[in-house]
Amino acid sequence: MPLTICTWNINSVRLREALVARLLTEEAPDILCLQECKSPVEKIPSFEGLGYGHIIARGQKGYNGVAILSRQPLEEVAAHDHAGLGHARHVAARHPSGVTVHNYYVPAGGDVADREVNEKFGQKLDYLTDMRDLFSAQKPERAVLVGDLNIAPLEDDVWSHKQLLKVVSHTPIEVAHLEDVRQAGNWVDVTRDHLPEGKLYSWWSYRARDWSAADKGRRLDHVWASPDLPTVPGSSRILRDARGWEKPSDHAPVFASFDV
DNA sequence: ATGACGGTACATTACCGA
Repeated sequence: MPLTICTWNINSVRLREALVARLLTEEAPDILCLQECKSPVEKIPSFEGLGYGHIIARGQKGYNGVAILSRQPLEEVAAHDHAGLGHARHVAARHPSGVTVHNYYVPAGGDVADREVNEKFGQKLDYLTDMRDLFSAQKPERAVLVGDLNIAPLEDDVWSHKQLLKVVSHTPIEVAHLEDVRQAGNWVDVTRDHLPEGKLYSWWSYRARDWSAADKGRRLDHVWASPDLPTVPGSSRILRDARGWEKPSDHAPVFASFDV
């Protein structure tokens, strides 16, 4: 059975309830992982009427927030507060297929890529170090890790590798920390496994006059899987169209399917 | 090319995002 998972930084789930409904209706993933819900859990809109009656979430007022929506029941298995920030940035749930889904919203890290002058950058690196330690201690099996990891690791994950080398999200130290997380869990970058060639973006700034024409994007949103979980070859895609929907999120949904 | 945008809240400006 194919299990299709989608991850999307929605930038306020209440403001964009209609966009979530459109995605669920048009694309019908089995599981939708949202980040930046910016809502307490009890105020997240219900999508039960569209067939998504199961939700596992962590929320807080105004910032952060992660939710996993599913057509089938979910069992919450973890909600980590890496680096002790007190933020709603992770939740994990098990699907009846036996697949564990980790939904992450990694800290953005502020403006300056130097932890000595920018506390947020240090928190981002510490958050990634704690993720690494978790997956070193517990090697994931039949698991997927998705979310807004706020790092574009590869040269073709940004519009200009050279111009972004010192920009938070693409600095070598962040890329090294993310790679440490990936290696600690033996995670496979499913998107790049399926789409190894060429530029690939999932985020475009609101500030560009014409985001699509400028196309100065970054691949910040990721789908990883443990090596024992077979994927449906070629099933990875980024729904760039959704960045052009009315009142869009600045992130596009990322999809992959698994053979469960 | 640190931005011309856009979200939320102890709101009409401050803070955050990346």
